[in-house]
Amino acid sequence: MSSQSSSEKPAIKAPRLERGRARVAALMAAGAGIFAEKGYDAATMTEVAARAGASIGSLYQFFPTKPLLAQALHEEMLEKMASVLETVLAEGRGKPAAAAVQGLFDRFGEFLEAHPAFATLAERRDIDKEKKKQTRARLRGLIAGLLTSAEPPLPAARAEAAAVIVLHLIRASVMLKESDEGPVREAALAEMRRMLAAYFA
Amino acid sequence: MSSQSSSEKPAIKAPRLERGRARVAALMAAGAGIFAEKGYDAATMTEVAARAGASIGSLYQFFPTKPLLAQALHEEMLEKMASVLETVLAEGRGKPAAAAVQGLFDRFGEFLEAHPAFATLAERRDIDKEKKKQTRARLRGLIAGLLTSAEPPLPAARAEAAAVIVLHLIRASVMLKESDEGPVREAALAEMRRMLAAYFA
DNA sequence: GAACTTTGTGAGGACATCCTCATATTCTCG
DNA sequence: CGAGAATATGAGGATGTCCTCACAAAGTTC
Repeated sequence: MSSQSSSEKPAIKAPRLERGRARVAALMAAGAGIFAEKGYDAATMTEVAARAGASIGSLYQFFPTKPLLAQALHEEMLEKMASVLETVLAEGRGKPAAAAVQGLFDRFGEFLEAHPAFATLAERRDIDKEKKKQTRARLRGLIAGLLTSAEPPLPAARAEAAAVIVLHLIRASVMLKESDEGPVREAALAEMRRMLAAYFA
Repeated sequence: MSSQSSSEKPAIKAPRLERGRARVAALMAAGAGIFAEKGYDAATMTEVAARAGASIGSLYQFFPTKPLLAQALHEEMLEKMASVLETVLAEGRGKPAAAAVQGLFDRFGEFLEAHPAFATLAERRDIDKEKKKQTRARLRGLIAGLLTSAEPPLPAARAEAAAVIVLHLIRASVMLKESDEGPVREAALAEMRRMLAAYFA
């Protein structure tokens, strides 16, 4: 009843040998680097393979398609992000809201610095729109949870909305760091803390 | 003394006849639409020409290059943005800070809704980095001016930093509107107003 | 060590897009 | 009107990128 006559959908293939795992790791690292530097479209599979010290055929052995490479990287980063969030949530429970949110900013900032391709990969236009919405919603929910379990707790009705804003502010703070205008950056980050303090009081 | 022997840099050519002006207008409208819908890379010159009801050769007659088409659109939008800003600054002088900023949000929001390609064109990776920084700096300066001339005036030292944040919040509010998650959107916008009110008090 | 599986290689096919160019049409102006 | 300028056209050249494929090498298992 299910023998798709000829058109198997291409999917990434997990390596089975040690050598293969090393290759895949190198390929993903190279991909992350090049996507971050040039953006999705300008990145070429040839360059990814070259940076990984592999041949183009070897790259396609494990990632049969450019979108699939991007997807694999994106999913890997989403997992790491989830684990970062778990940590923050655990740390923040019961602390004052401003401190909890500051923790969010710090950890999230570290994460995005360690994964400079994340923004590029998350904004790709060919991602399933529904999945994107779900991811955003889950993130929102987790942060809302942090805000309602802080001290003093935010009313549940406002928590989700506040979470949305916190997320955007995190994004803003990362963009600030990337825009390397030193003096402005520091002042703006300080002002942002001031704003959050005023808001949570 | 200045007869660059053969390599004239390609530049956009202004139309001289009425027919030409109409063409250019149609081409730019089509370009803006397609860039907005598909992003810079996925947009094709052929499709732009088709949507404008022109031949591909006609498009290249006025815009000898894809980057030049994007640049022309970007500059046109920057000018409109500048004029919008002038209006807001004039209106806001002397008003309470929160109201002035709300005006900024509204007008800017309208502008970005009317020019959905703006974000795409402004984020292009091949834009002169220095020019980008200058544009941002001028924008910051203008908004800082609005904040220091409001009532009560923000101290000049904080105004620039606050302007940076206001800009990011505007960006956030536009992204919210685009993400069409109705209920969340309204709540988040309300929460954002609350945050601004707290901040400016 | 023989059969089999996994991994490696790089030339080149298929295709899409940017842009050119020779030529035709429309418009301006004396 | 007639000469010259401005605009219009679309086939196709040049280029670059994704991906395939036939075959070779390394590793595993019995």
